Amino acid sequence: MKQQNVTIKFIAQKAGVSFSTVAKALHDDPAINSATRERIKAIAALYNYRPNILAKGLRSRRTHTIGVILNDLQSPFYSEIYKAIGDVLHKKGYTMFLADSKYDEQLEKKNISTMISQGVEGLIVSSVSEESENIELLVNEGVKTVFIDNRPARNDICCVYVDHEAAAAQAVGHVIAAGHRDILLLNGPEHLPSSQRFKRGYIETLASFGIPYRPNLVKHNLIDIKITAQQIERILEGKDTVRGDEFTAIVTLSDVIAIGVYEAALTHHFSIPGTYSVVGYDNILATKYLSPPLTTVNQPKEQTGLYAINMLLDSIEKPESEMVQIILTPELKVRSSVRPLEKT
Amino acid sequence: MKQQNVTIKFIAQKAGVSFSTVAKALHDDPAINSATRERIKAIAALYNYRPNILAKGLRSRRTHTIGVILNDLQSPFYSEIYKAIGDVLHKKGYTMFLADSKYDEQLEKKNISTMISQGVEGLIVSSVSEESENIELLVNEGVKTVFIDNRPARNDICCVYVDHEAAAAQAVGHVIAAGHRDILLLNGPEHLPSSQRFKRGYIETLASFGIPYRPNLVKHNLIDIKITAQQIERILEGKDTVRGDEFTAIVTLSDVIAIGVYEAALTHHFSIPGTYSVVGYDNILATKYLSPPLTTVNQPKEQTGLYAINMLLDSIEKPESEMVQIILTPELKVRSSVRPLEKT
DNA sequence: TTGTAAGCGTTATCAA
DNA sequence: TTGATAACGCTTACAA
Repeated sequence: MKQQNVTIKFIAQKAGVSFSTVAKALHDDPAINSATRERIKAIAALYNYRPNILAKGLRSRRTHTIGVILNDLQSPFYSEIYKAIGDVLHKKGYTMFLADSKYDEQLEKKNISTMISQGVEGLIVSSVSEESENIELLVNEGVKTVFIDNRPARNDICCVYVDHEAAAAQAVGHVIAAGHRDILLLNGPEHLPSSQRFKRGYIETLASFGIPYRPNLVKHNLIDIKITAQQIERILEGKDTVRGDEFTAIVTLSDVIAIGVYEAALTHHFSIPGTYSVVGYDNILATKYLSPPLTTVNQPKEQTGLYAINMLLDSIEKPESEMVQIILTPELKVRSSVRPLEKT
Repeated sequence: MKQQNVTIKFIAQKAGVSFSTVAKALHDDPAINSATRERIKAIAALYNYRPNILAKGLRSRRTHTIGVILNDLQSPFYSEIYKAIGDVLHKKGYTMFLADSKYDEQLEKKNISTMISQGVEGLIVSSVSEESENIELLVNEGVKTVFIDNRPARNDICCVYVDHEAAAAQAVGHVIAAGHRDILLLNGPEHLPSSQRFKRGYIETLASFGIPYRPNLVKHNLIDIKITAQQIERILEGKDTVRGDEFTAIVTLSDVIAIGVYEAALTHHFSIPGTYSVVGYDNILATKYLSPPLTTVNQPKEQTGLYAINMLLDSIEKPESEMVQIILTPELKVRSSVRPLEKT
């Protein structure tokens, strides 16, 4: 156990100089005699001196800390993103706070509040909403923020996101091209911006092929394997507004949801793509090795993370960097979970 | 943009009282008249007052921040663990720093240093080593630490980990029971404690069945899909110390490695379990849905996280809590990636 | 019931 | 070339 904190003051005592001399020496201030400087540095190293970032931050407003607030820490989709973020931060000497908002606006607010309290220099947020008091909060407090995964309604905020409508169009277009016309959409929570955009893409694509939109073919649920499996179960057991024979293909907002369909296939003994064709979204790592390999729409996750963190650090380190909004394009990955339907 | 920080002083000015009165009111100090207290609180709320945790921490030594240092942020194995950790922390009002050591001792050291500088109250570390100067550092600095995934050589440190030798025994035992005798071990980096334990379990289990141990059947690589696929490739192309026909089963330190084998199977057109039987370790989410579903040994990940964080918070919040070392037991999940071998 | 003052470990300005 | 001092925002005696 440590008796006394090794502070600048402590080093000063050991070196027999004033503490401000130590501070300067440690900062390679040219005003300090190089001999004393080296002596002080040696003592600092000996006692394993480590600057107190709290004190530093209090005084200089630089904490070298940034916060990342996401909706599901466990999701492989997000983990690829913050992996990339973490790597850049580490290289640039920053530390990362990570928090989970679980798709909940209140939780998100609390997370933002805590991070501000902690003195973060910037925030990367995959927000629950595109227009909420949380966003106002961020703007009012003057916290540098980059949104990912969606685009805030205000256009004075940086963001980088994938065009979810285009993604839905690719997914839906693909199953329609395979001959499907009755397409179930397993969407995320209704209030989620990405759900809304994805649904819009779904509806528009149906329209463009002259397929009428049937609202009971759209299901909103949390993005979760078990919950998705239960949703399918409800349908198969006739406890839903749609019956199991009213659709032949399933398009999902997320690969995690798609895996939920796989889970249901396992327990309810239906076949993919025999009974239902399935298309995912995100292209998380495992999808390629699923049984059958999942046809999905790729989101450039690493790129998202890199753009976001670089934009954020830019805006922190450069006084007046511009507002940038980056839109990334999704890309269909055809594998084996969609089967061509015989024309009837 | 904010003009002035909303501090206790600022509130005091607005309320026309001294700043220490504000501090007390905000802390529900009974010494303060309830009327003024409410008035002050109202003003604080109005201006969206948010305490500066840096200043707080500097003064009170409580930052309500803990650090989590892991070896691979992206791995679903770890993400299930820190998901659990994050949830508990959030409930108890703590914030989480997260850092990636990438199985590198130097990086680990830097991460520990930074976290200490940041004033974390405790650390959860999946260390690169069980006996390193990093651990000494932790002990010398008096940082409350819980190790996960391995057991430090010193027994004055809390830890919670799964018995990797037992896990290896289950995996190897299972393929031996299926008639395999030539078993390739795809292990993690050689210096990694879990690699060492797993290998020990592998060797001992072979011995207990009277199967001679052949060192060229053990491969050490980073835990990574691509790198694993390349390892397999090297073997299949005759560029390794072992040939492709010298083994019939593959046991791996991690499901991620097992997925690497699946990747190789895809590109090199061999069959699992036809050509090689495969057993994973960890039981990450996706394994159940792979093609074929992966037989693997489960690690209780959520439990690991929960135990670890609860132990840590205990030792932070209670003056003299005991040193605890928790060993969790692995459990074989039989699925379809191992095939019974005809006795010859 | 409220106010004053010192101190946490830095940085930064000014004086010696 | 070095030292004294104030300030960052907060907590906490202690004084009024």
